Amino acid sequence: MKIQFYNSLTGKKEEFVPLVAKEAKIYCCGVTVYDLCHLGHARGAINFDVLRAFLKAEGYKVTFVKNYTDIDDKIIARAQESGQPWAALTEAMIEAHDQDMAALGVFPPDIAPKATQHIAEIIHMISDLLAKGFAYAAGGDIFFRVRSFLEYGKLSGKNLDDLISGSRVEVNEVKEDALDFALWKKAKPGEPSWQSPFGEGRPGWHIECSAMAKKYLGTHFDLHLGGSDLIFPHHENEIAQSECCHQEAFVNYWLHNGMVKIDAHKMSKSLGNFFTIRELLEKYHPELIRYFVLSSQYRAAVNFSEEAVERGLEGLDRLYGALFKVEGETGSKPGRLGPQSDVAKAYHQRFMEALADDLNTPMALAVLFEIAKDLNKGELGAEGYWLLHDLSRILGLLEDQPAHWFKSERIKTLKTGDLSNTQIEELIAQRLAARLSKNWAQADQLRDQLSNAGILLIDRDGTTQWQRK
RNA sequence: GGCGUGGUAGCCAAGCGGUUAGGCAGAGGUCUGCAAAACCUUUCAGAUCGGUUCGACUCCGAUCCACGCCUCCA
Repeated sequence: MKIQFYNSLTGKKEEFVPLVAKEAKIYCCGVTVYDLCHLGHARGAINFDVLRAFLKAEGYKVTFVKNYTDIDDKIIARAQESGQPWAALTEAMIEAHDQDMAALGVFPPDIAPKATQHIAEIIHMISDLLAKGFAYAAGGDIFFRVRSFLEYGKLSGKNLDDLISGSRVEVNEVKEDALDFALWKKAKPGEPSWQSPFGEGRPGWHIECSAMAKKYLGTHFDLHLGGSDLIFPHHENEIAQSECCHQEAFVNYWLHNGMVKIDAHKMSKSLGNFFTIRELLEKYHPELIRYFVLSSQYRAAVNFSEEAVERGLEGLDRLYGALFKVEGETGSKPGRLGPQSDVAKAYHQRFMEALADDLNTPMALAVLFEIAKDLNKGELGAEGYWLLHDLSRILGLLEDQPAHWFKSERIKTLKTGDLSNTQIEELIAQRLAARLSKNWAQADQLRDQLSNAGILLIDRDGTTQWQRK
């Protein structure tokens, strides 16, 4: 299958041709661990989780590296504000990150390197850049000489002179050029620092990703992922450092996910308009968040609202309902069959082609809904069940048991007098007795009582099943 | 100011130079003691103005609007 990605480097959708056939080496920019992750981080993680699962399903050997940037100005500042050691802060945030991602069903990276554990590699790379004349020492810091890299700006489409005239670049007396950025920062009193040939200090932002990517993926690899807000300066600077250091192309395909917005404005920590992943998980089943994220194509900007997430419930219920119709309350699965019929094979093909087209998850979801409809109509049997089941899992959806799904609180609401399962079963038994004596008024009263507590009753084939609304 | 992305029905969101995207919501129907699910039918599009074309939501140009990056950011 021809796989295409929109490559930020060329601004075009291009066929994906890996450096080694059927292998994909991927570096994904992780987070700077000074705070909890928010929905924006989740969006990138979920989309790229699907990318990875898709490539694996297509038979690729995938190496997926996602780093933690665990040393930088914000970490130091936050640690000082909160009066805790910086390493305690980063450890706690890494732990929280891993928990949040696991809760969202994001598969852990193959390698999750930390900047502070790669100081030697970073120092080595800076030394190399100094030796080659792409970097210089000034005032105890080491800077990258941006104008020494003639292709600087090729990823972000920026023109050096425009950047300067924008005049938002940092003023720094010691730099040769206002655009130059720090590779190494001289230690200040009380700040974390490491020994180096250039003196006591710590790495600047950007260099850690170049150094860690090189260590785990080599000097030239296939895919580099991250949020679109990292294009400039972070990824532009990574390219400059790596390509100057190695004198070869760094990354073939740059993929950037679009931003999550709230009320038309970017969700960001600096604006303070963010929802953390754990806040959202307190209210929503993780698959609702995944569904919300995958309902739009990864490059588009997407507007977040609670209503938007909650709208996904009907859709997920519909997909789960199709599986439930086959499994029933007992969860008995049909014999496993791959797609055999032409119809099933065509669905499978269309689903994979959707993802192969720059990860078109909305189209992939549309295919799932069509499968669900055929399944509901009885036009696809066991093979349809497994088709829906298996394809959904590439998206990280329908991972729950359908019977359990419908009984779980997919959206936690503040209903007073929540009922336990035992209480629910008891009221249903009372209603059954009322129904048997055709006391419809009492039966309906009990239905209303349960309904007010968020419980929906389903009378089917002489039995009553229930689910949470 | 520079660079970039996008404007699709009540809402969300795709493909496509001519043939139903999909989901939610709405309307009608089948089924059901009631209800739910499911199924069937159905209403509602392509910011504006030009151009190319036998034909444009789809290509080209202009305009307007929104957002992103140009400072830390996923």
